[in-house]
Amino acid sequence: MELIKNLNISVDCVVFGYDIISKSLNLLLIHRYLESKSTKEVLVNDYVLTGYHIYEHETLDQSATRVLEELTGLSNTYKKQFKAFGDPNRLKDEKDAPWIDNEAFNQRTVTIAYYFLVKTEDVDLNSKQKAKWFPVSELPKLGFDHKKIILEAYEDLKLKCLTEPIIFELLPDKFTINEVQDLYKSILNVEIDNRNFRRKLIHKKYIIPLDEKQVGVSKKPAQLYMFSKDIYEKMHQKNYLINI
Amino acid sequence: MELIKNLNISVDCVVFGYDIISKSLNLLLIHRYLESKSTKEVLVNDYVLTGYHIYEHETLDQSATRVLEELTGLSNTYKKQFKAFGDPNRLKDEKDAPWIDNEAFNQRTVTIAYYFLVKTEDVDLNSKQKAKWFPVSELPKLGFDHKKIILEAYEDLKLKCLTEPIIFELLPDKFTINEVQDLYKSILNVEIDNRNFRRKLIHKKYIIPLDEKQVGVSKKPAQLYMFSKDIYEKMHQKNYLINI
DNA sequence: TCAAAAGTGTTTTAAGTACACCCATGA
DNA sequence: TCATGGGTGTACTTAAAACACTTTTGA
Repeated sequence: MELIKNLNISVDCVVFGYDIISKSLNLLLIHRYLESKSTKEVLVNDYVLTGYHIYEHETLDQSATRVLEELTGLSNTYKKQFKAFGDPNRLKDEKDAPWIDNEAFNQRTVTIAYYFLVKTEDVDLNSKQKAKWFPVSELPKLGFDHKKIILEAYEDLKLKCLTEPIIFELLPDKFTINEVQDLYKSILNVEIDNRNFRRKLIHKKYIIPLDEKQVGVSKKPAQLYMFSKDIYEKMHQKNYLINI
Repeated sequence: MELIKNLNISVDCVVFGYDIISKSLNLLLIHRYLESKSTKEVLVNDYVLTGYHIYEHETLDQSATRVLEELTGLSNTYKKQFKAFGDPNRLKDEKDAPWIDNEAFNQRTVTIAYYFLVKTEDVDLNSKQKAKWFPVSELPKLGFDHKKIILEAYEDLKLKCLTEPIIFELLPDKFTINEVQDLYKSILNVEIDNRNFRRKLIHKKYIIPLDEKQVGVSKKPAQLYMFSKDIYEKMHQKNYLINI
């Protein structure tokens, strides 16, 4: 298949990962660096989302999946198309001008933004010198309109994780109850009562206790659980609770 | 400003309205008709969403607003960009071929889909011969991928109306409690207990009883209420209830 | 006076919230 | 044996669900 780019349309990927050690919700960003050939002056030095133009034969989902896979090697991760960004000036900020000049961008590009939830442990960045994880609370300087895109993705994630069990996409297959709680805390920035949270979660049929405990911890090892998507989908029924 | 169309990108508008008499949630659709010049055979005879290519100087929101205004004369209505549709074959169905040939469409068009909530009473269709309201439960034959777009818009609306007070966008400024209930029933296709619903709604501070009752009804006239967006926004606080 | 829709209360049940101490483990 | 994080139970409060009859009005 011939690869014909569509220069008017791109996908951008907001990649969320969770560092279970530092209890930090992180974003995978790409370093963008450009210096003047003549003076060696630094023209651009910031970070951007990973993204690319769509190909003519691809669906939008396929484009996004391809872009993610090129960066992380991962397929079959949770992804959500959450918004299109098409301000005619979105690539025309002063800070982006040297970059645009250098890359010969089409300046009217509408981007379809996706966010992905990946298990950090599955991502190997050794071969990707330019890619780096940043806590969502400590973002670096960002190119284009990518700060806006990230913030909207994050807002969508906050809402979504309240009503769908997507949080388990960010955790290892085997996790402890406290790890789930810490992750909710990291995403939502709220305090959660441990006893009430445990009770609630443990009573869910799709949270399954394993015959295993943590290993290699220096304190009392915690019970491990897994999430069963099968059971969730069988059990779960929409409720039509009007909550305005 | 010169109007330069971008042939790769369009907006499509799913316009929801509510007929308070027939208690029907409706969609505004455009008749699409084409017959062969030689044989007079009917080549295309179905309905589509209103939509158009974006202009180079416009934001996506502006494009959608413009398209809606051209059809209905309305601005300042509730709108939500809910999804982009970009399947490379979305305009290539057999049923659409004569139309595409006739209009010289670019066949790789990604469309950014919006839905709008309008007060049916505000829309005057007399000047728009081709536009017609259809109950969401009795949709006609639809062109392109517009059925898919409509169904996804409707799903999004169902979810959204559970957590945000957007239902009032579909009602007159002055409404009765039972009208709100009937509208929820029409959207969600569920039965709602009248006593519980009334109590719940009347206790909201942003649902304000007026010193007015229905006029021109042949039975006991009901109390009229209004929705105060101001009070809603002041009172409302996000809850972080995890409900998975 | 009748037909039709408006309007009203109470009990039960489920779920969220608040709160403080003991336990098991590895170092 | 101690420091650390894991794990537990109860009382209270809030809100949803279930359920049937009376009232008001215009015709």
